[in-house]
Amino acid sequence: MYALSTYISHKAPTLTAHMDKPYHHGNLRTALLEAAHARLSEVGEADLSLRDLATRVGVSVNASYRHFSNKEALLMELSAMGFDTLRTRMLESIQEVGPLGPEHHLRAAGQAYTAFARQDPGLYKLMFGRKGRFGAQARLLEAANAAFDVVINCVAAMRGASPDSAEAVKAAVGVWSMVHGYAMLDIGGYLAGMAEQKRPSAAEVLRLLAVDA
Amino acid sequence: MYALSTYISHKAPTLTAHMDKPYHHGNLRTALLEAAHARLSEVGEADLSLRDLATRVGVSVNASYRHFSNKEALLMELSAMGFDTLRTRMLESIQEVGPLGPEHHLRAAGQAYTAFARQDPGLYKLMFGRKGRFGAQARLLEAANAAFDVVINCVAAMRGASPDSAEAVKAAVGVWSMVHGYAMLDIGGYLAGMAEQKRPSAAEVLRLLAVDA
DNA sequence: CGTCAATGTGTGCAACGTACACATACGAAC
DNA sequence: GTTCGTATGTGTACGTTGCACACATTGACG
Repeated sequence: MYALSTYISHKAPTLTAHMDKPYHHGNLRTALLEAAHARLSEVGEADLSLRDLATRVGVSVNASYRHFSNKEALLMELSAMGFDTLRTRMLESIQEVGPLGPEHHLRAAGQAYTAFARQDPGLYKLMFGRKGRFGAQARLLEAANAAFDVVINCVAAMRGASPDSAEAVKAAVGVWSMVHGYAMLDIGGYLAGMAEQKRPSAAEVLRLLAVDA
Repeated sequence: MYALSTYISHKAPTLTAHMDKPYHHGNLRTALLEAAHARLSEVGEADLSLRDLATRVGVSVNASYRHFSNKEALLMELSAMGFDTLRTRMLESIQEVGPLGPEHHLRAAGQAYTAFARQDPGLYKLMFGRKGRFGAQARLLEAANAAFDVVINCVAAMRGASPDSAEAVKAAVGVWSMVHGYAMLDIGGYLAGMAEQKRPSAAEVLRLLAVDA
C-alpha cells in the first residue's frame, strides 16, 4: 500500500500497543511528496487534495502540516524537485553523448527535456504553473535557474561565447522557449489531433533553430 | 457595479414589485463570462469561484447552472472565446502590415500574439490549460485550430508551399512552439529575474527561427 | 526517570461545486 | 385576456476541501 521509500525510514518507527501501525510515520515528508507526484500522473493539480494524499500515506490530514506550512508549499517543493530532476536528466544525456561537440549536446539535452515532459506531464505542468503566482520562492527559483544554466552553457559553447554574455543568454532563452512551447503543446494535447505525417517530432522542431548564427 | 454589457440586454427585464432589481438578469451568460474574464486578471484560475462570479453579477449561485452545465463548461467557453480573440488580433495586425510580404505578416502576427498573452495572462494560461483535461471539446478545438491556421497560412506563404503540406504545418508548429513557449515563460515570470540587457524581446527570439529554410 | 521538542490525531469552520425542489416571468395558443 | 409551457431565476442541503486549534504520543537527552 505504501510507496517503496515509505519503508526506508531513517528512524525505525515503533509500534503501538495494537502493533498494527506505528504512531510516527518515520518519513512522512518524503512519502507525501512521492504520493503527490504519483497522484499528479492521474488527476491534474486541481484535483489533488491533501486529505487524499494523507489517507494514501496512512496518516491524518493535519500531520502534513508539520512538514509543509500549506498545500502550496508542498507543491512548490515538488516543483523544485522536478527542476532538479530535469537538470539531472539533461546533464546525464549530455554526458552520454561524450565529446562530440556542443551542438550534439544541445540536441541531447533537448531530447531529454521533451522526454521528461512527456513522461511526467502532470509534474511538468505543475513546475511551470508555480512561479509568479505570488512572487518567486527562492528554492524554486534556484532549481529552475540551475536547469536553465545547462541550456545556456550548451548555447554559449556553440557560439564560442561566454555563458555570461547577453548574446548567449538571449539565444538560450530562444531555445528554452522553443522546447518548452513544444513540450506544452504536446502534453496539452494540441498536437494529438494532427495527422501523423504533419506532426513534427521534437528533433524536427529543434532543427528550425539557428542557434549558432 | 455591473459590467457595461450587462445593461445591454436583448430583452429588457421587468422589475419586481420592490422595483430594485429585475428578476431576470437579461444577459446572464455574457455577464458571467465577462465577470470571469475580469476576475482572471486578478486571481488565477484556481481561485476563481462560481459563487463569487454570481455574487458580482448580482445573481444567485445556481442561476449560472442554467447557462453552463458546470464550472468547467464556463471556463471552456471562455477559453474558446480567447482563441477567437487571439485569431482576430493576429489577422488585424497582419492586415495593418499590408502587402509587404509573408515574412512581415508572420512577424506582425507574432507580435500580436505575445501582446495578447501579456495583456491577458490569466486568460492565456487558461486557454492552454483546458484541452487534454478530459478529451477535446469541439468548440474549443475549432477555435484553437482556427487561430493556428493563421500561423500555418503565413508560414506556407513564406515557403511557397500549400497550407496543407506537411512541411508547412511542421514549420508552423515550430513557430507556434517558439512563440507559445516565450509567452509562457514571460507571463510565468521566468524572464523577469534576468538582467534587462540579457532578456530578449519577442522579436529577438523570433529572429532565431529559420522558417523559410 | 522526567522532561521537552518533534510529530502525530480529532474536532470544527468557512468556502466551494453542485443537485434538487420550488418561484417567477415571458410568449404563444386559445 | 386568460391559460399554460418553458426559460430562467432562488433556497436549501450535501459532500469535500484547506486549514486552525487543542490535545495525544513518542523518542532523545538530561
